[in-house]
Amino acid sequence: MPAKHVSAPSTSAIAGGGALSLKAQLCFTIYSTMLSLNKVYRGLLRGLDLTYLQYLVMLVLWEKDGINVSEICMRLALETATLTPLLKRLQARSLIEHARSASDERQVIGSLTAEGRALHAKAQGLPGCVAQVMELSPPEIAALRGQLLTLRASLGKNA
Amino acid sequence: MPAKHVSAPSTSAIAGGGALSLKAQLCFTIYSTMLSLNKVYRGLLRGLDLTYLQYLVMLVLWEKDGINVSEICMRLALETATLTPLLKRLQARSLIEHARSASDERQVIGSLTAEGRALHAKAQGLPGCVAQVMELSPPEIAALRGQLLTLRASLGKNA
DNA sequence: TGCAATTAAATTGTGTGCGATATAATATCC
DNA sequence: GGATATTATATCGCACACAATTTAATTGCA
Repeated sequence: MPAKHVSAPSTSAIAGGGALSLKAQLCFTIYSTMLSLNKVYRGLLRGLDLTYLQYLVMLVLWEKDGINVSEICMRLALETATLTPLLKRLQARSLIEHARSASDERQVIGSLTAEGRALHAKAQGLPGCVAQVMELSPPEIAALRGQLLTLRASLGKNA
Repeated sequence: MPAKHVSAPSTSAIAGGGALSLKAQLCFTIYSTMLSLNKVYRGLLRGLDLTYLQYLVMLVLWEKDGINVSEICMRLALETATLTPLLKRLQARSLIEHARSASDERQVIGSLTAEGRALHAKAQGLPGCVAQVMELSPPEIAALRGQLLTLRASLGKNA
């Protein structure tokens, strides 16, 4: 809890506009753009009652149904510690099923329920809405995506 | 918990390569690039014992000390619900102080301790390390940053 | 065959992120 | 000057994100 009282805030800066300036950093731009994007998706996904990450998992399963947890993790570059509870929530909502593989009991296969497949139709308009909000032309989107993929590859080498 | 067993995973796709394809989406590229970036920072910040967000807050205070919680929130585009617990952690580590303003008792002023200011010196090399890992030239960084700022502005209008 | 090494998920603990709500101090209006 | 509105921060609950650890099943090798 705040305890002391301050009478005259110093408002002094150690670093004026050096390399350690917040605004100058690409990292913060990526970070805050991602948070903005998440907010936009939050609004657009309210109707589907999905979070952004839940939507990504559904995207993965709509593309390829009946894959194990590791493959979902690999496709999204996330840990099982993140996805296991999320998959349970999706299962609780009857969008997916979650069952041990018969051929390898270690593996857990995620597969869509009819309800989960039905949600795909409702999501059809979403990419269009996002593109509209982004106000970028397809070439601009492709260019930006390309640069970020290159960056991500470099970052991945030193993660 | 997984209960049933499945014998033959369907491995069928509803959506092949349409707009709802994961890989095609800019949003996922931004999202996963940000996660990669966070991982790189996690490694680089281990020595300072700061998380990425804690580092951002320190950046803000190094630039302008003695500002209230609202201004920190505004500069980072985050909610007080996110920053209040974080500021308490930084205070517990004696990097900042947290005190009610005398002129307006509603406001809580965050200000650096000597230890917090000292940490600035240790962080000097960080932007250089990040730039090296990114493997991008300064013009490339500037271009990417510019495009993301434009995108963020568009997203902000519909957040 | 038998057991150590590997692999696949789940669990635990810490730290974000934010919507909704609560609380307290200041500002405003009559 | 006192009720009301506004502002600043804190709290609560839920959902990520991941390091570290645990559990269980399979593989591989003597």
